[in-house]
Amino acid sequence: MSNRDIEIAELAKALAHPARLRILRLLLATPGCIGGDIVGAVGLAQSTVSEHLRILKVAGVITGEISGPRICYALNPAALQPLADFIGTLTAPSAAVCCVPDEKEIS
Amino acid sequence: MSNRDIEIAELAKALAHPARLRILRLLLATPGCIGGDIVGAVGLAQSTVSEHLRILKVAGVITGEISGPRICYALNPAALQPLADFIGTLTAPSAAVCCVPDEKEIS
DNA sequence: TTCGTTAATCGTCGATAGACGATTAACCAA
DNA sequence: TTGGTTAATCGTCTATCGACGATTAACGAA
Repeated sequence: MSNRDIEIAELAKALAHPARLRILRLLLATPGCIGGDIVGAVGLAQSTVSEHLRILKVAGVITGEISGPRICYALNPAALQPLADFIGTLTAPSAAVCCVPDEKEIS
Repeated sequence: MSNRDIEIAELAKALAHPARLRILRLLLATPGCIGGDIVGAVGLAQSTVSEHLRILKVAGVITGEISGPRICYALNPAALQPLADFIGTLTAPSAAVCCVPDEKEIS
């Protein structure tokens, strides 16, 4: 039972919903902080959006900081590294990564 | 309601279980094809493993080809590209992606 | 043909996810 | 203080997930 696989699976689960992907795109497109505008943008109830934000926060993909009456959400893409590494391992099984020429060809 | 986000979410969902990650690692480590050995390796019931394989197949992450009494499973990592791209976009927010200039995309 | 092997499918069950409205808590401004 | 705004939490409901044993289907070998 790999502990690492559980962590990676949790990260993948955090990304496994269109509304959460949408939220991440919004955060990416917003230079500063954004609060309740998220609710309007995703078109779901406030409580539902709050739950999605909680899931993303628990996974570490975003951070939330209290800023007056609002909350400042920000991306924390570094948390996705284990998942990105896993996908990279699958995608480039025996070849070198981007921009690095092959050493040997597979017969 | 981005159609693309649904596709990416489906891919993430396919990776959102430790048993499925384990299966993918097994396929990666196996040069040729592998059949029922998967069942023994993941330690779950045969029907459960079959269901996980089905999910991976529906997502396009693996392929299954009948080979005599067994089935030859193989990785199809290219299917994960949309998910990998999404993560890459988040990880390198303002910088260009590896060797490729930005493309404006409409959601 | 019959037998043994392999994998998919079926039926069932408990656990989890996702959505909603309603409520609560925290904060700033009158 | 009171009132307005914002976000988290609660309670409830339905839908989906994940696991299992049992059964079925397909195939090769005897």
